Amino acid sequence: MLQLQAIRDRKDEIIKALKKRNIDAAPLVQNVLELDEKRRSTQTKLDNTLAEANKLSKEIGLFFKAGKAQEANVLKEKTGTLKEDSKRLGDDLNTVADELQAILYQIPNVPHQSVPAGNTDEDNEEVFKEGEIPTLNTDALPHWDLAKKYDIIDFELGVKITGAGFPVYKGKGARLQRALISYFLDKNTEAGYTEMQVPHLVNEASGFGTGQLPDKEGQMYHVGEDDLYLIPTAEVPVTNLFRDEILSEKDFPVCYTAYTPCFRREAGSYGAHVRGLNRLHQFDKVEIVRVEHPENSYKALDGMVEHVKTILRELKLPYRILRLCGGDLGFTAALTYDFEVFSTAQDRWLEISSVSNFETYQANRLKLRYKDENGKNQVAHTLNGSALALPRVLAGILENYQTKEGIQIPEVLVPYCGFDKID
RNA sequence: GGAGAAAUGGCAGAGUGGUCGAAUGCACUAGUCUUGAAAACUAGCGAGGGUCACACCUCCGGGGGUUCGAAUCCCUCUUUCUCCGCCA
Repeated sequence: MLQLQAIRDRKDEIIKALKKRNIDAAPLVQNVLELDEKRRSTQTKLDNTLAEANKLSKEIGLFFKAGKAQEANVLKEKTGTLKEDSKRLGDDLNTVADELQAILYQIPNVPHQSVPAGNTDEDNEEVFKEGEIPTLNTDALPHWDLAKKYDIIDFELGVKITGAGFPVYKGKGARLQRALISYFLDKNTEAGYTEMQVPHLVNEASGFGTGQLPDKEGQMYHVGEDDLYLIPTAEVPVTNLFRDEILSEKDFPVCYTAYTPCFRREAGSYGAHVRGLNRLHQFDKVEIVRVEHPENSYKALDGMVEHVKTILRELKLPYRILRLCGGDLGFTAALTYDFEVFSTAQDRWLEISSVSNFETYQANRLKLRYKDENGKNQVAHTLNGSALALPRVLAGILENYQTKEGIQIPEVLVPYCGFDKID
């Protein structure tokens, strides 16, 4: 969530920037400022009441010690109203603080100045494009047909044991998945990211920390018995490693990578575009996460983008990079670059990575801070990106690398697969 | 799952009703000394709110209660440890 201090200091600027998301934040911001004012005045009243009560208590103690029970009892009677007052003020304070919190949760992150205005993915700005789009035979197949033809992914079997959106990878398909995971992790660790293995279920506090809760509750699978959530991305457990932490400046940059399966309910998704691997309830992803000094976070973001580029180059997949417009930008992000691979057989772009800077938005919720050169605690910046999400990379490989003789394996993956062709 | 013990600052660890946000040690930061480092010495050193700055307020696992007053007493939840059971 946004920092209260920032809203106080830069109210108009924030309202203006949020217009790029096509929302009029003015009423919410106004509400925040009023509640903040109320909160502080209530707090002051409560503090004064408590201060007086503390003072009286000390005096009473001294009287008792001196054996002056009479005087002590006189003072005791005075504490009654103070107690009532502080109880009432405490309740008021909680109510106001909760209201304030609830409204702060409703305000999305302020878009970076480079974010283009716009409503839908049509308005995203293409900033880079690379790679040759292969010319395929006229009988080229989309990946779901290829998966069947070569018996490497079984969607029906997944339906049988779990449900739609839970594919079963078989034989060389399974091996290719494992190869991709290893390859991505190797690339990321070579680039300086430390590999982590983290839990695939998280508690409620973690969901709040990275912003999945409270607004995207319906998108996560929830285990009611234990009140845990299946992670929708490794971003959640990895970023939450730093919840309630105070780093020192020399800890930067923090660079982590983790492979996890990701679970998403995808409530409300349907249609032709969700066929095959395009949209799943469970999929694999290798994530990169960084915690940065505010001054370096955009440089870090550029570095992450460059890093993802090198992977796609090695895989020789045609891709483009989009700068997301305000309307398409995630709730918690300040700036996001989406990577899309062109699927020739489907004749469309598939999103395979999303790299974002959250600035202080997540860190503020997480209470992720660092000590600056003056010894003051400051909120850090968090970033993350996919490097990469497997299913659509797999789709891209299957579709773009298909030949009459079978599916070629990209050269860099051959050592990881142990074969160079699926036929 | 059963029985018992525990939860205090970055870590270790005192503190069982009042002057305790909390002794002490370690770690850390700055300074003195040193060619430099170490050692020694000196000082500082939790977080949040509030204030121009002070004052002041809150926090001793979470929540609730008793009391004029709670780290300390009571209830409850969570977690950790030990023993037993089960087990990849």
